[in-house]
Amino acid sequence: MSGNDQDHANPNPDLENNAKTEFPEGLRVLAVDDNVVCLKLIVTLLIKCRYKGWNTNYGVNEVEKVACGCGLQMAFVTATTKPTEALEMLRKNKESYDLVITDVEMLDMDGFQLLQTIGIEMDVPVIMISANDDTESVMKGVRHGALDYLVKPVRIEELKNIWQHVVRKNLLEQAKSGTGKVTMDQNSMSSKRQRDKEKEKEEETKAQSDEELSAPKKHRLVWSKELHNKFVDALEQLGGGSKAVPKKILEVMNVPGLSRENVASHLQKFRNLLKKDSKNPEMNLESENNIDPSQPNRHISDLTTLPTNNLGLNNIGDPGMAALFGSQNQTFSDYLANRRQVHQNSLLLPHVADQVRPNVQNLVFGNFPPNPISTWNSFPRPELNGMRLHSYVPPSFSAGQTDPSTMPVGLVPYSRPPGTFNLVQMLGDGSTQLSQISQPCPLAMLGPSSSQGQNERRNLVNFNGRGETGGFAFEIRGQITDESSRNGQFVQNQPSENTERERNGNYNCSSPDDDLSAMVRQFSSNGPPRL
DNA sequence: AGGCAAATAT
DNA sequence: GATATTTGCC
Repeated sequence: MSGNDQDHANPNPDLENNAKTEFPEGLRVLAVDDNVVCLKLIVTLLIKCRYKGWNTNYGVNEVEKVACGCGLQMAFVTATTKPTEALEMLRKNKESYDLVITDVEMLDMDGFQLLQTIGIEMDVPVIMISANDDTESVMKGVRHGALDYLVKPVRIEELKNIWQHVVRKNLLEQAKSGTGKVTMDQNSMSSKRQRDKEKEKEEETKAQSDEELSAPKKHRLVWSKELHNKFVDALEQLGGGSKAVPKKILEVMNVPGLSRENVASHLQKFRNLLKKDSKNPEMNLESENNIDPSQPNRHISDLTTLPTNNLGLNNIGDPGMAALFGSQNQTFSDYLANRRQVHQNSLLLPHVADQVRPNVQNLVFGNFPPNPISTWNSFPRPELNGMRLHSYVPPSFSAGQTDPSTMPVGLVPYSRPPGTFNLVQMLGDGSTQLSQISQPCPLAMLGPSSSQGQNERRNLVNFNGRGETGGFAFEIRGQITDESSRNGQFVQNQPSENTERERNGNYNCSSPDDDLSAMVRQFSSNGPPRL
């Protein structure tokens, strides 16, 4: 992205002056997203970047207004919720925008078409914001004229650099029209920028320690099968009751990178699920077999980042307890045993495998078939039919791991055999008002799935009609680096040192409007912009 | 912390 | 629009 112009030696007007020359009005961005929060984030980050000319009166209300498609213009960040609107705006005001930022999720078939129109025909720089694993969309976007893409959650460093695309474009234009001088200026700008890189970094660090306003959002943790298994194992180990509290569970799970909050959240969901389930214990079996086999799996690209483990491979829908229990006459211990058996036979990560404790169940079910496949494959796995796993697996990424039949699987307590062990009680805290839980049992929601839209990239089982699991997801997403995955670590946040800080007072794009307004104020008085 | 529930993200 | 996950609050 930075290209080669940094090699042009040119002692020159400093970055700021150039910036002023180039962007007297600041960077004019047209953001395309249906998510107001994202727009706020962009705005905030841009403020944080101190792009020149930021209109400090352009508060969040305005952003929202714009985001809703009501008001437009008058700001350096204009938002629209639809690519069509964006195109329209661009056509009306060709010269009004320096670049367009769009969420790839906004780009359906038509969206890409529009992208092409904007990026290529209209020659407006387009930058996509994409989920980290959305390789296909990114490539598609690039093929349709996008210059670059930012990975969610967008980092300030990236936003800081987007202006280069504008400069580059101008460079080309000026070169064409034979305007040499500005070209040199621009070159120097980039050059200077390169040299300032380190300096900026310092500033950045400093700024972060100041406010942490632009700390990127955390990646969402997806509870993989293994992770969930470990979770349940931990519950068992703790014997439920008052001991099964997030902190303890976390301890027992012993998963690097996992936070207490993560566990607490999962525990909450788990409990809710059990409660829900205990309310309609019967409606599981039937729905179990209604999983739509045509729904592709998602996040396949993550497979490539999980070379030695199967964390990313657990994209298969859990048959649920119903499928395993069959007659639903077994006990919870049976469930546990079954679950453990499957668990045991999974291709666990070394460190995960280490977690598997020998215990009574292990002894009882000690002689597992050597091949895990036979263990669970005998259960109905309708969701494995078809190509749930193939749609998004570039051949080169498959690495022989796309065969669903080799996917290890564990069991999730979607249901509980009636009249047996009550995990709800076991888990204690029966304080939740059951009456508040009105959502249907996940298993009851199994059904044909057709939604492919924005969930296309998700490697989740479709227990419902929209590409989500009704219960637990089966994959770790986010920043799983080769390194971290190799170590079997679940890296949820930036693998940075400031995890703790991020966890606390960082900017959260869900901040109340006032926060953003405050930020606007703050940054508006924060000295000259650097662009 | 722990447990909820509201807020967000997908 | 339904869920999954994160955040905020008590």
